[in-house]
Amino acid sequence: MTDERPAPAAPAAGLRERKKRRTRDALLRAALLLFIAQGYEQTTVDEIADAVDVSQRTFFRYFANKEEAVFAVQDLVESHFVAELRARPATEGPLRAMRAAVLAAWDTVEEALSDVVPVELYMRSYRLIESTPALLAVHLRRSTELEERISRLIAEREGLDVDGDPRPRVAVAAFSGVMRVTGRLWGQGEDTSVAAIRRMTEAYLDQIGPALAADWRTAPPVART
Amino acid sequence: MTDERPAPAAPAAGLRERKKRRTRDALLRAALLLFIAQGYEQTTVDEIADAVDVSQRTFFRYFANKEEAVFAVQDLVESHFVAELRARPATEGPLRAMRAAVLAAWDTVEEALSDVVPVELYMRSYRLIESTPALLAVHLRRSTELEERISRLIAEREGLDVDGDPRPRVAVAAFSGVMRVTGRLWGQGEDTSVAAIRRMTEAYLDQIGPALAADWRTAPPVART
DNA sequence: AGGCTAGTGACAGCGACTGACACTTCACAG
DNA sequence: CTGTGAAGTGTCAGTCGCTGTCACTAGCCT
Repeated sequence: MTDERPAPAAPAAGLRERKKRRTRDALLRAALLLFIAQGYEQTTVDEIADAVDVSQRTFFRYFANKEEAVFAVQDLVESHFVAELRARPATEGPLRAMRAAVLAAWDTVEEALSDVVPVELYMRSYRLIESTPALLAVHLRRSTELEERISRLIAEREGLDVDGDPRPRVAVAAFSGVMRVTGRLWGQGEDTSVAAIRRMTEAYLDQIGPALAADWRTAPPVART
Repeated sequence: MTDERPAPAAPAAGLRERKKRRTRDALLRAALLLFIAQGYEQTTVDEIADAVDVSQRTFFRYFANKEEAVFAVQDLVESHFVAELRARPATEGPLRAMRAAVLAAWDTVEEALSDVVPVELYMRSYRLIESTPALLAVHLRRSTELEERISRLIAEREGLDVDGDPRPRVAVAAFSGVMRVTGRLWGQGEDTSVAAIRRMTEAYLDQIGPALAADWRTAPPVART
């Protein structure tokens, strides 16, 4: 989806190219900062364009809509996760591989998007998404697209056909469901650090087994928050 | 969330009330029919209002936005599911109860919304949701709200605290994830019947266990679609 | 140097939504 | 019954996201 980018740190191309990239980056940063400062809905596209000193029309030439500006960074992080998942050894089972990939991804987000925006800004925009209904809705839809991508990847790892065997999609669905809960709770919590979300992710993933047991009364609960 | 409705089949109140209900129902039906006939985005609020012979402003007095018209029926179905879940005996474990509730809900949707719209219309609108990105996004957000509601219900059944024990949310998340996949695949499939989605639901839910096993190579795959 | 074209600004227009206000019509007390 | 208040509606004007069009400027390439 974003794989045709020349290179993460593109070596200077023509002057035109560089100029384009600069306006795009400027728009992106301005948008995120404004959204975070005054809220997504409270920020008009005109404001963003004015902040960068371009016309509104130009904003829409770079981003199909207001949302797209928000999810540009999210895109990077997701690709980063997929890359980590691809890197997992084939010996790991599906759940194990996904779990390892998310955790590894959190450990290395910083470098993954250092060129574009500081992690701090990403974490803030992630919280913005979680707390803005319109953005959350889009985020969830995009997540299902990511899920499909992951399902195919998992199926491939296991040498299966996604359409012939329900297990890849089911496993990914269950996994993603848990990730969702994690994201939501992190968004509501106090600790906005990467460490916090990593910790919560780990804790919740570990509960999949116990949670699906037929009877909870025999298994031990685990404190958290 | 929709629990303060006077009664499913409200006995005639004042004339004003009845008139109100009639315009609302008319708007709802007109909206759904138009959406299905020509697509959600291709239908303007003006068209809907004109079809019922009221002003655009009036439409927005009944529905906060265009989307809301689509999800009014969905609301009924979801409440229906929750009711079925409430009715499950406390002896059933969480997963077992949720599974039984969905299936029972599908078996009785027809009566559940017969007063408002024919099931056929609901199934069509559900497909519309699945195939319209903007609607799907909202649907998913609403689903997470439903999930939270269910999580609390499950926690209550088991005598647990949702915030103290992750298992209710994790179990519901996994369950819902699978339901999502089912809905999506049904939406893409040929068979648009209630029976079809019920059948798929059952089949996919049965795959949760096998899908979460560490190693899939030992377990048997199951053909489908 | 000079033509080509990508990137932009200015402008006009549509559709979703909102606020304000005036008007009609039901509800209900007297 | 009737007068009065409030509920429900229409009209109008305005904001904002987003799109099409067109003319213009400035890198690009020969």
